[in-house]
Amino acid sequence: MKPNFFEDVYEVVKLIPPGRWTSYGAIAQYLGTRGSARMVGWAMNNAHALPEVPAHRVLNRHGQLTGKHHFGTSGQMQALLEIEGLQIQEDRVVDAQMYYWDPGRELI
DNA sequence: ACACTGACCACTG
DNA sequence: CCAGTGGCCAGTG
Repeated sequence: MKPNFFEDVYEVVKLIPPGRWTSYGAIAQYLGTRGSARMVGWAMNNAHALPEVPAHRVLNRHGQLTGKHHFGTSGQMQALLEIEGLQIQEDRVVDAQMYYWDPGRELI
C-alpha cells in the first residue's frame, strides 16, 4: 500500500506551470512535513515512470538539477527546462528565485 | 529487529 | 564554501 503522500506529490508536481520550478522541500512543506523532502525525492523516483509527472520541474532548494542523472540521457532534464524558457548554467537555474514556484504560496 | 541508503533541508562551526 | 549533525519516512539486505 503506497501512502497518499505519493499521490499528493504527483498532484502538486502536475500543477507546476511550464517555465517554472519548485523544490522537494517546498512540496514536502506544502504537504505538511519538512523532513519528508527525502520522501519527495523518493516519490519522484517512482514518478519518473509516469509521463504525467514533469519531474524535471522539481529541483533542489538551490535550483540545481540534482536528479538529472535519473533522466535517461544526460542533458535531457536541462533540455526540457530550456525548452520551457529556463536558462541552465552549471546544472543550475539562472535567476532561480525569479522562476521559482511555491505550491503553498501561488496555488492557494 | 538492525543497519544502511536515498532525486533533501536546516543549523552550526 | 565545506564538513558534520539531526530530522524525516520508506525500502532493501
